[in-house]
Amino acid sequence: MSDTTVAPLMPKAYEAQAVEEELYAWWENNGYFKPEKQEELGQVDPTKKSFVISMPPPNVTGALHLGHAITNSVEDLLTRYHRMVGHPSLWVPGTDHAGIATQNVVERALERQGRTRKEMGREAFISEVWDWKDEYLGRITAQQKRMGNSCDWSRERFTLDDGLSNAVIETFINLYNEGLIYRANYLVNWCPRCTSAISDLEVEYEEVLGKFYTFRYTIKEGGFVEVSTTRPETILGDSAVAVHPDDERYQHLIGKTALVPILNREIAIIGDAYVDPAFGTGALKVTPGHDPNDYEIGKRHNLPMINIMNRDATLNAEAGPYAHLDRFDARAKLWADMEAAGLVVRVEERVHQVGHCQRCHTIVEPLLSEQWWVKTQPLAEPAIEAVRSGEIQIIPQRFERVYYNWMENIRDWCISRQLWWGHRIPIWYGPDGKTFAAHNSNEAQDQATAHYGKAVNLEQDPDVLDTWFSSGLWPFSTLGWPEQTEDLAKYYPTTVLETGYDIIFFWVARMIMLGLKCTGEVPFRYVYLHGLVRDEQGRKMSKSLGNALDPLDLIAEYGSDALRFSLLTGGTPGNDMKLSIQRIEGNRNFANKIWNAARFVIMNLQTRELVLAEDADRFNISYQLPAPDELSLPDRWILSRFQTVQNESTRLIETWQLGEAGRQLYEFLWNEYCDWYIEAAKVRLYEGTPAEAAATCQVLAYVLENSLRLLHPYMPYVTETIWQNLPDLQVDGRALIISRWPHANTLDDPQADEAFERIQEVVRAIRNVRSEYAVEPGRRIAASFSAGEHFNLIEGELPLLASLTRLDLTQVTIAPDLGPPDKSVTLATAGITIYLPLAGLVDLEAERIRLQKEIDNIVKQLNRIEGLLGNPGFVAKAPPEVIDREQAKQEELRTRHQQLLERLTTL
RNA sequence: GGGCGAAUAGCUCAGUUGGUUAGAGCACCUCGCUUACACCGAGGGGGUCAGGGGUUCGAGUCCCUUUUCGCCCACCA
Repeated sequence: MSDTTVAPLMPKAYEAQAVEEELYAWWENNGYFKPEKQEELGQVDPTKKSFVISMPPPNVTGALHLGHAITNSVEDLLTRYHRMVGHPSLWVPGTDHAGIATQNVVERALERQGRTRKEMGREAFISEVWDWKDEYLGRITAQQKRMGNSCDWSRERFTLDDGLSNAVIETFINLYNEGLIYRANYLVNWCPRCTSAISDLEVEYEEVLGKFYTFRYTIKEGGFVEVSTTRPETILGDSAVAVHPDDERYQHLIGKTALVPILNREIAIIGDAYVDPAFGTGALKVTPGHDPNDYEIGKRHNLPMINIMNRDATLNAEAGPYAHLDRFDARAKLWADMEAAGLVVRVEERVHQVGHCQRCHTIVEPLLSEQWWVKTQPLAEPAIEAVRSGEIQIIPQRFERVYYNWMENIRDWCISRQLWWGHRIPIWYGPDGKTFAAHNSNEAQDQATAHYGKAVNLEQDPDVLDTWFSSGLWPFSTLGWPEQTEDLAKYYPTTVLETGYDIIFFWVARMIMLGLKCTGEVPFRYVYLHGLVRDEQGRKMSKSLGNALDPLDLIAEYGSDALRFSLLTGGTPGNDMKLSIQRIEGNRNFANKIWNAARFVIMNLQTRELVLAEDADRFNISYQLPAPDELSLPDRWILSRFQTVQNESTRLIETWQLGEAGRQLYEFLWNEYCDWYIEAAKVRLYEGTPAEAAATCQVLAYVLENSLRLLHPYMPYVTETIWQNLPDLQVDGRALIISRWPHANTLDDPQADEAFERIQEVVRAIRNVRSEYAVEPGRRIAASFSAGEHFNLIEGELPLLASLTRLDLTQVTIAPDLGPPDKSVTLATAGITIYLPLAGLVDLEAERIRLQKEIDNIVKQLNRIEGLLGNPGFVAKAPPEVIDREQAKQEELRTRHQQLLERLTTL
């Protein structure tokens, strides 16, 4: 068979880059990603439960990173698997407008052009961001397609689409009308750079080495009290000094008056049990306007809530001489002034937690402001119950505890953002400040007119909603909710939500709360959490570290299949993974290995007539297996092994052990199909009768074709490309992607497993000796087999043995019982003794040592088993099959022991 | 201050109802351009499964404990 027969179609090495994009377009154009098409073709069963995933929407202006790559790999695997199993399968793609993140990106770009959003004005700015969105959407979509995502692009959504915006407004109004959304003036986390409130979750605390300032509060009635702070500028907003009511050191001060440094404002000294006498000086400065704990104290004691800061963290008029200074400049200046005034006690270094803005890393300031909040506790209760009852299952399960812990201690959610990019809060204010929640200004106007009895001027709230408010509706808003669409009826609740464990609170928890609230149903049945992808040193990948690998670069170099297989098999759910180039390279090699195995099979098929399976239908067409009596031992073995792998990989995928299933497929294909079966098949292919060769071809093709199905969800491109090159399958636009998952069969053949394993053992033993004795690879050698009860097996498989170990068939003897020829090496495998008369190579002394080593090893094992079987507890309590196995093992070892001992004595 | 995870071969990791002599890939050593593949093949070396205790006939796997690393949550000035 010349290589050129195949070469035009199948080059010697698999070239991912040459096939992937075209193949993706072909799948997509054929509509295979759409459940309607799957049903129309009859490939899936419309009466079966749909399999649905909502893709976590990436930020529209972001670039895809490996976090997306792992998300996409897992979701595509699940979608492809379920489609093959026959469930109508829908994977809904889309993007997120990503409020703060996107606004920041665009603001920075404008800055570089010397423009600012303030001078542009709201409308112009938003229109600019939409332009960005249009540009970047195409880019991110192209990236997702490059990864091979078999999602239904006709259902692609964007969180600011009309339909989704309507879902947001509807939800807001409903919650507002139920009293679950309210407006309140509280201390919020304020980012002075974003000039917006952010939620608790959007604050990232970092340990920093800061300063701990201790100073004196002068007491009006005489004396002073020492207090400490990490933020001296907040002294300007103090409304009290607090001590513990039982603190003997300070009890006498309660009720007296202290003077704020520099400002000389008079404040009360109060007693409050919150103060820890053991911490610091035991006296606490109370700043209700700039510290959450102090805020609570302030409420308890009716203290003035003084706000000393503007929205950009410069100080305001309350700060007196420090007005207009930035917070940190004010800190330095105030402290210097206090030092001059003799109020400073000491400054120490101290490690403490400082909150930073998740999006721009600016230090967050607790600030009093009027914001909109979601009352979360009533939403959290059913959300907890949904997981507790098992209606929603989290994988891996340990994250349920994380979920409960957060949900049970949940605090109200600040949802208003002082931004322009996002869903504007559907609230209009009347002249007297009365609020009207409405879908649009006309509706608000109607409400207002009815309320006031006349038309009035209304003003819409200028703020927008937290991005996560809209993504919290994603599983159902993308399906048309609040409209009762066909999609909603058919595909909701979705099946599985797949994402990284780092956004359980941001997203997963909120979807469950809002899903239950809005639709009365859980948004999904399963939550599958993958780990974070890290670099080779285990660091988080980030642009600033410069260690971020771009998935598109990796795909360009190694192919999409290699990347996704690495991500899928590189770890276990919920655990982080260090991704190394070497692993991707290894998996690129795996794709190439399968490719070449396929080339071999196809070359051999081309000159022969292949028989297709009789019971085949359009989605389940494959090759017919030969009749059982035409099967050789290797045939029976590989079919049996395939059966096991088919069962195992199915079981593993069904139990979410996706990586393990992939690893088993890898081992099966490489180590068993390629390394053993193909090599064994060559014997019958080249030396067998035409009928034997034909039967071998059928088995080669059958196992390959079915293995491609199993592997397809893991490596869609190479498997489909090979499949399209298999003879006689491609009619009617058939495709592997819509083929059926191999069904359970009855190919298990324990006898074949055992017999072939015996052959493998013999082959390995002979190869080992050849290698150890440095027999030239090409040299054919003589051998004698004392085969005992395995006489028939060895005689029957002699051509195979000879081929795999290069025996000279004219110099092979087999008998049930044979003595050793002169000067030969002895190998004892289970029940078979092999003598290799390696003329001129055998050193008797070396052979004795080798045999003794082998014997020692066997004795060690025998001792272990004898100890086990001699233990009454073991015999009484171990399951019978375990005992049987040990006994069989013992018997084999004894035989081998005997064989080797005999040989040693005759040597 | 709580909680979670990790600790298995030089490196990266598997090992899911406790049961053969604990596996893979990469790296390493020795051979080999054998008509699918050098992105390959054959052979080989390498592990007291972090330490200690316990349960069990039997523990990498279950329980307790210690150590080291990582992460999450939490209002300590």
